[in-house]
Amino acid sequence: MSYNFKKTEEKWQKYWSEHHSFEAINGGDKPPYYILVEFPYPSGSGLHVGHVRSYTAQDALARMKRMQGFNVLYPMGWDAFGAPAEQYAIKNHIHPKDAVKENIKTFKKQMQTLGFSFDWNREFSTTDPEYYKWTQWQFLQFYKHNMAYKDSVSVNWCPNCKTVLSNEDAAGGVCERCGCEVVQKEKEQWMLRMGDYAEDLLKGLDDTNFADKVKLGQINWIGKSSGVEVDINIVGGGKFSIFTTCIETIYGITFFVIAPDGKLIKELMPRIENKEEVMAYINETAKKSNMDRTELNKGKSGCLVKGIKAINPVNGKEVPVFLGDFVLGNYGTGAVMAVPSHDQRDFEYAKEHNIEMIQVISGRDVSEAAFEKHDYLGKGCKLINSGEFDGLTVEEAKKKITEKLVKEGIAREVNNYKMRDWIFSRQRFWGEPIPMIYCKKCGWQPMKEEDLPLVLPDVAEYEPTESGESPLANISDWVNTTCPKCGGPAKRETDTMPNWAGSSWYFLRFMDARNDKEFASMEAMKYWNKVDWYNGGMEHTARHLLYARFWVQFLYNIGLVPNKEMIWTRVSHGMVLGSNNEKMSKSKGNVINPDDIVNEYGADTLRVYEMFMGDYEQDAPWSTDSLKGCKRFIDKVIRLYDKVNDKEGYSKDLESLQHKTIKKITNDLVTMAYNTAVSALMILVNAYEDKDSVTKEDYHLLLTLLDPLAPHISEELNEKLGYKPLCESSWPVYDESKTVDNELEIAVQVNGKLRGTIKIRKDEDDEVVKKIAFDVENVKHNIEGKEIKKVIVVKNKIVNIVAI
RNA sequence: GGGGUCGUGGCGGAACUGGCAGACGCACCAGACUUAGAAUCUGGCGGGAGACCGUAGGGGUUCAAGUCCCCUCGACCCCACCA
Repeated sequence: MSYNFKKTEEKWQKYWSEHHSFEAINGGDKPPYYILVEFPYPSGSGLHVGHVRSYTAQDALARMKRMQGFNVLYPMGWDAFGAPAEQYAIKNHIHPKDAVKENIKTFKKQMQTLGFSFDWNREFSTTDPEYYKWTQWQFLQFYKHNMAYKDSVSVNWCPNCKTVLSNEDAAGGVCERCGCEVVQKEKEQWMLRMGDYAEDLLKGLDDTNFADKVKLGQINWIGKSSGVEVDINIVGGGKFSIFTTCIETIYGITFFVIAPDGKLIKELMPRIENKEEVMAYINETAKKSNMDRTELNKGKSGCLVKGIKAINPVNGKEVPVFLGDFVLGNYGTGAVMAVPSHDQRDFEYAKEHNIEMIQVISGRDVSEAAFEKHDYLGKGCKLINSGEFDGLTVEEAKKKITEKLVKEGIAREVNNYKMRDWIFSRQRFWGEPIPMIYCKKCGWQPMKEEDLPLVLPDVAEYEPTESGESPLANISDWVNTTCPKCGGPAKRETDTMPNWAGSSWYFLRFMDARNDKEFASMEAMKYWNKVDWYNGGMEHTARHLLYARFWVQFLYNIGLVPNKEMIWTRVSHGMVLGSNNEKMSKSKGNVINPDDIVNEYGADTLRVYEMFMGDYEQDAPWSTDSLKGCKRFIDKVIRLYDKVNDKEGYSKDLESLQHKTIKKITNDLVTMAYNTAVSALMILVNAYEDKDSVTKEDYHLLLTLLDPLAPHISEELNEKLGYKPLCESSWPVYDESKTVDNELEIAVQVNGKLRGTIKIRKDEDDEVVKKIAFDVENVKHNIEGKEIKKVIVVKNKIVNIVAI
């Protein structure tokens, strides 16, 4: 049988498109099933073989689910705002939307040649005004519910380029573009009160089916820690607060450390005797704020704050106060109690600055530098040098000391979270404009909802401003407007939203993508209910997922979505690495372009190979040799066509294997075991090949099972057999009783070592099995002269004879 | 410093709630068909001559450990002075 894969693949892609085979309709009798893959950022370099891996995996699931009778939604769109498109546009003096348009075209064409069963009817880009209208509208809801506010935040600033830099662009404290030193600069930014949702975001995880590692990622990012906030009096009046998770060590305080970038030090300034020294240290910290402080001066830098002494509330001891950049101004209270005997960083700091240490937990020699924080926990260590609390265990002391301080009214039990409010402003052109207007008279005013979308201006020239405002600030036609409240002259916000904004709710839009009255109707969202299956990269399981969940929870709280969690299962896939086992990159010259592979080997081969290459959740290196093996497999399937005979029904001797294979693939496609699904198909094909001929139905079954992975060739051969298209057919059902052989071969061990195998009937009586086992020559030989202690028979599995 | 993932042939990887380690594929070797090659087919393929030894290394639990427990080593990723 001859076969032109190019023509065939095009033929079926055309068929699916013309027959609307994969377009989901909201409603109907079939149960809904929503499969989502992260929509890509359409970069200029085109689709990556990594995209192909996850899209194929979810495509296989989608195709099987459709055949199983589900109403499957498998949509695709574009996350197209962001810096790369903006950079490209500045350089080439074109509008980023034009660059994005081109890239989307390329991506879409590539996806179509791979035969993914996306519902193209619901396609959109986050950069479409029809879409970002609703992103802006939702921002207004945040604002109206007091969830958005402006605050001063320090940003990475390059004095040379006069631009705000992301943490990535400012890596190592050096501007990526010009190489000059990055400084910190205070800037007013829009913030979303995500911190308020910390506890809800933790609790909400119970209503999801995320993989454990994904849940852990979320939990770690939220970073809850429970402790005590204590008021500390300053000698001569005044006070400040500290936060600690180890209140039991409070008698060991020998100094306090406050953050150089916090508010407290500014308040204390008038009373400080060594102002110059302190100021110098503050400035130094500001400079290196984003550098890797750890490497330079691990936890040791700082200076004494002269003129300020603080009082330990439990024993009245007066101790010095230091400034140290290991304390962060924006976490906890920006001040800590230092107990060098029981905290690594405090210890190092104390050693550097010659500060006294007091041991307050027994069982540790503090002069040894090698101790670990929390090492004493749960080991029965007792408190010492702690007044009335001496002799208590750590656990008891934690409770008792907290109780006492709370009773005295100088302490509170509090939870702290690493997760902060979301900095929502970007000083960039290519993002959703924030729909706020500043009026000198009325202050910040939200735009009227009916005036949305606020579209980006249609210009092709824009450079960042001197002061680091967004390029939008230069476009005066756009900036100058009128106040929605008083009608007087006013200016638009020129900051835009972060890339994370549009991707925080796109999965809702897919449920009702063409709605021009609402972002999605409640009816549509209730119909699809939740994303059943969300696949993406491990790198997005912390931030993107958290932002999306926060966004949804907010919408839920104001009654706009039906569930507090709109994503049920989240799974992640491994990367496709270059053949040298390193991340693919142009500079390393190890990039594989999917187009080349499709042209030379066909889409089906690429699909099968990417599913076969390894554990889906693990990274896997590219191997063109292995790819060729998959091509051979497909050729074998094609050659089998010539072996089809004209007998009716299935071949009896294939029955058991066929049922096993159906079971294996049906399960593997929902447990992400795509590689073993392929190997099961290979085994089935090998079995067919070993026979002189197979029946039409045998062959049809094989093609049906292969269809999710290699749909073009499967459809083609299936059509030649005279069946209706597979995309309109049903998934086969296996009979459990036929997946187990009636006669099996099991192992016989003597003292745990394999000594032979025996053939038995399924579920054979234990005594009979024993008898057969003892009859094996090698077994006899190995138990000769020994006493039989015990014989273990595990049904249908193994016999183990214990003999001494 | 914290967290995560993981370590199985020459390679990618299989092995369900502990039960014949190395499925399936690649590479390689030998043979068949060919003037020759490609393609295809047949056989072999962890180590060792062997008893046996083998899942990073060392202990442990068990009739039985790649799988469970403890320790050590190593790789990769994420967050990182989080009090």
